Amino acid sequence: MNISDVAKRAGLPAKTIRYYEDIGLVRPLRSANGYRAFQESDLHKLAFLSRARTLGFSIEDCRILLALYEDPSRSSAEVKAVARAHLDQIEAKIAGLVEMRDTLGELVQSCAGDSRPDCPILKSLDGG
Amino acid sequence: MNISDVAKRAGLPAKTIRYYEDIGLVRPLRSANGYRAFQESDLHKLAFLSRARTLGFSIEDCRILLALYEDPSRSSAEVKAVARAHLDQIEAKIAGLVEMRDTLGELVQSCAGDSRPDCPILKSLDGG
DNA sequence: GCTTGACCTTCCAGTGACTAGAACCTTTAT
DNA sequence: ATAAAGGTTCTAGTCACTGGAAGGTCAAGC
Repeated sequence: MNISDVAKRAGLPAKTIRYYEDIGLVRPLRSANGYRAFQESDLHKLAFLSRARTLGFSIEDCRILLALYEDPSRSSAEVKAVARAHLDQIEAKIAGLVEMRDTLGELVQSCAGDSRPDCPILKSLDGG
Repeated sequence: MNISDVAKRAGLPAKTIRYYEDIGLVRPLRSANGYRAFQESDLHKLAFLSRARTLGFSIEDCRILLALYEDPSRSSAEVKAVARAHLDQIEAKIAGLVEMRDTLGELVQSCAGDSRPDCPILKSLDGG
C-alpha cells in the first residue's frame, strides 16, 4: 500500500502519517522507488493511533498504549492507569471550560449588543 | 514601576509581559538604564489582558477587545460579537471533550484493571 | 571600594501535533 | 511526448508562552 491508500483507510492525512514515522510511531518498509510500502500491520497501528488520538490521548500516551497493545504480557491495570490519568485531565479541562462558559455566558447575556458604547463585558475585563 | 511590580499587580509572569510588548500589546516607556518603566495605564492594560486571557480569549481577540475598550465610539454590539463567537468556540470544545469523556469513561469503567492482559480499552482502540 | 544578590536586559531554542509549501522524482494514462 | 496525479524531502509556521544563557544595573553591607 502507498501512503494515500493507508491514509484513506486509517482516516489520517498522509502528512500526519509521515510525521508519525518521523517520531517513530510506525516504521513502514520502502519500495525500490523510495515510496513507503505499508503492510496491513502498519495500517492496523495507524488506525489504532487514529482512534487513540480521537479520544484525546497525547502522542506520548499513544506510544505507551501501542507498546502495551503489542505486549501480550501486559496487565489491564497498566492500560487503565494511562486511560484514567487522561480521563482526569479531560475532566479538569472540561471544568475549566465550563467555568469560562458560565462567566462569559452571563456577560454576553447582560450585554445589550446595540450601538451604544456601554458594555458589561468590557466593564468586567476592566476589573469590575 | 519595574516589570516585577507590574507582574505581581497584574497577575502575569514577567516573561509574558515582555512577550506582550514584543507583539505590540503594550508599549511601556524606558528608563535611562534601559529598564521598562510602566505607567498605571500599562498596568491597567495588562490586568485587562490577564482577565481576557483567563476567559480564554485568543491574543488576537484580546487585541481587538483592547482596541474597542480604548475606543469611546465603539458599540457594545461589536464587543458582544467577539464574545459570542468565542463563547461558541468554548461550547464546541466542551461538547467535544464531553464526548471524549463519556466514551473514555465507559471504557475505563469496563476495564478490570487487574493483572490479566484482556482489556476493553485496547480492544476498542483496536477497532471494535 | 568591593562584593553579593536581586534585579533587569536581549536573544535563542523548545513546547505539541501537526500543516503549508517549495522543489523535485515516479508512475500512469493519453 | 506530455500532463496529471501521485510520491519524496526539507524548511518554516502555527499558538502563547517558557526556560535558559550571557550579561548589564542597582542597593545594601563590610
